[in-house]
Amino acid sequence: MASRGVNKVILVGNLGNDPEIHHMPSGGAVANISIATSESWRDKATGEQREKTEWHRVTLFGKLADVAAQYLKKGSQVYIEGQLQTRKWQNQQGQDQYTTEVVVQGFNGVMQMLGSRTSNGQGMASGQQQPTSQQPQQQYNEPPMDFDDDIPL
Amino acid sequence: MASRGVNKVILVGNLGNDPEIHHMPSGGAVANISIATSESWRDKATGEQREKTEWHRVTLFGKLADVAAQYLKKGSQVYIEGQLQTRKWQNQQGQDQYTTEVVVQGFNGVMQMLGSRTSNGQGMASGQQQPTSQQPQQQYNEPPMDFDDDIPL
Amino acid sequence: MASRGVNKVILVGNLGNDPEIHHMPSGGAVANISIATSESWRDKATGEQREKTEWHRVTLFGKLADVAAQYLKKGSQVYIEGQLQTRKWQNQQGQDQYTTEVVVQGFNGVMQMLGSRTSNGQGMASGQQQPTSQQPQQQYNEPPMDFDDDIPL
Amino acid sequence: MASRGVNKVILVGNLGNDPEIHHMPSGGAVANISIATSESWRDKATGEQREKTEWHRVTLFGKLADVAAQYLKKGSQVYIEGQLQTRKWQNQQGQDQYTTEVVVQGFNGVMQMLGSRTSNGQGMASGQQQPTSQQPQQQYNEPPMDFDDDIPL
DNA sequence: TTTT
DNA sequence: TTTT
Repeated sequence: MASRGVNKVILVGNLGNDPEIHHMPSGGAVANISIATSESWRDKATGEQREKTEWHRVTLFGKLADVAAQYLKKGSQVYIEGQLQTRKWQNQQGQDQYTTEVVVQGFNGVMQMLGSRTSNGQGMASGQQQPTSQQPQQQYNEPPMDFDDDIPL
Repeated sequence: MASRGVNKVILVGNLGNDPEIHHMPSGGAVANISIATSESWRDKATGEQREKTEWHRVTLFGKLADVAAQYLKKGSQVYIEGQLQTRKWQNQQGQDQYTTEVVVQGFNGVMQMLGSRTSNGQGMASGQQQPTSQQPQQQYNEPPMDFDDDIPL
Repeated sequence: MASRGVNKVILVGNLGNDPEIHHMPSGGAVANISIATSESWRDKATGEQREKTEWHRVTLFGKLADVAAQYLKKGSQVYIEGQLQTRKWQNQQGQDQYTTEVVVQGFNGVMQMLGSRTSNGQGMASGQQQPTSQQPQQQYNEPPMDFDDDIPL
Repeated sequence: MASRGVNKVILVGNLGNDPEIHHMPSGGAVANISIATSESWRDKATGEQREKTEWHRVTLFGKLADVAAQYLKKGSQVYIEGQLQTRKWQNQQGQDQYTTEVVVQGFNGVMQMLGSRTSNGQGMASGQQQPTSQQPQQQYNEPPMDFDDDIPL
């Protein structure tokens, strides 16, 4: 699979609600979560403290959906890495509507539970569902000779 | 200014159209661009090559909007770093609509023109508009003595 | 200030030690922290569980160094956004040595404390030290008319 | 495979030299490239323009190494997504040395050629080497009923 | 709707 | 040297 371009979203925030779990016809799980990020600043005109919260729809597929279902709940803090996806659908008046979500799926999708030193707490990357034949890290341990010599570090 | 959470989008893609430039009442420029990212893969059922393109609305403010207006055009390849923002608005039927955009603004916003070694070609980070008092890189150039000695790595 | 290229590091991990605080001649604070990230997998040859930890040197400057000094300690979980920087120095034998660090500084530098629901817990972006004149979010709230019409979403 | 923490590097820059290709005992390819990122600013003391270039060692494995060998050359502009890895080795005097590299490998590794609309130009994510059973994008295309209804956004 |  |  090839791709042209980069489409990446990174979020760290807290869930506004428990995850909603669905299942696709194939049986695969889908988890919808809503994540808040916020910024606060002092309004220079009025001098008062202000805050703005942004809510993000995040949809997880596959094993990550299962992990979300099992371990995440309202208030959980998570790290999310996914991609933007805008879906077109029609409301009950038959009008086109667009919804943009952060899709966490397949390779490149990551969900890490933060903080909660409870339960198993372990993060997981969705691309890592078939670890069978993959060594996660380089075994190329020879001295970096020619590389070191050539390059003006 | 403090923030709780991380809200970051990174895109690399090509503009579908020339930028649209607006001006706020204050006079500041606003540039809207539409960026395509795509993925292609071989459909395992039919065996044929498929491609899916995602379009991203990106809104740039301030100096970056000016740069976009001046240097970007349909087809330009850009690197974008911004944040997700969902705006609520009402259509002509008075119904609520939501639009999610990637906002590139203020600190943390980055726009880099890619490829084109033409024109000035240089990228720009929006947080770098007031360079007056900022030294971009560490001046802490003393020998890293205790840090290096204490820590094996 | 302009830049050509992108140099960005994102880390989420735990501190291996309390921060080390230094001060530059100018009086500005510098904080050195060491952050662990790890991956675990099942070795397909032996079938046993393995784990590998990577240690990252992170150097924070300015206000973020103060925040690190005050709130971070051994074991703290943090989100870091900075840039790679390789420094050349000479060991006591007069030989060149190179050390690569993640520098969190100025615009683009971010440090967010995670989990710890203790103390003030609030994250902070270093680019946000002079909030005086900056409004963090878009005020451009007019209906997205022409933008919506033109673009095949 | 599980991981605790996030270890991510994103680079956009140009190669300082042609890739160096090696082969592991297993036969797998390894490509070393050196990527420059730079920043320029006006020195507020002297008023003159200054520039600083940072060189990054990047090591690609597997199919991405082959792609690098085939398509990248001195001057090529690339987008890289990998992870930090510090290797310990010994110089000819038997002293420990440490080298930090950006490793692009396995899941999470991405290399995208930029600009050059020549050759096949297409980027590739290393996690996508075994596309056999993976559909890259969501097939969950049913109307987003309950999710959309429940959540105001 | 979260969190501080 | 962290964390699980």
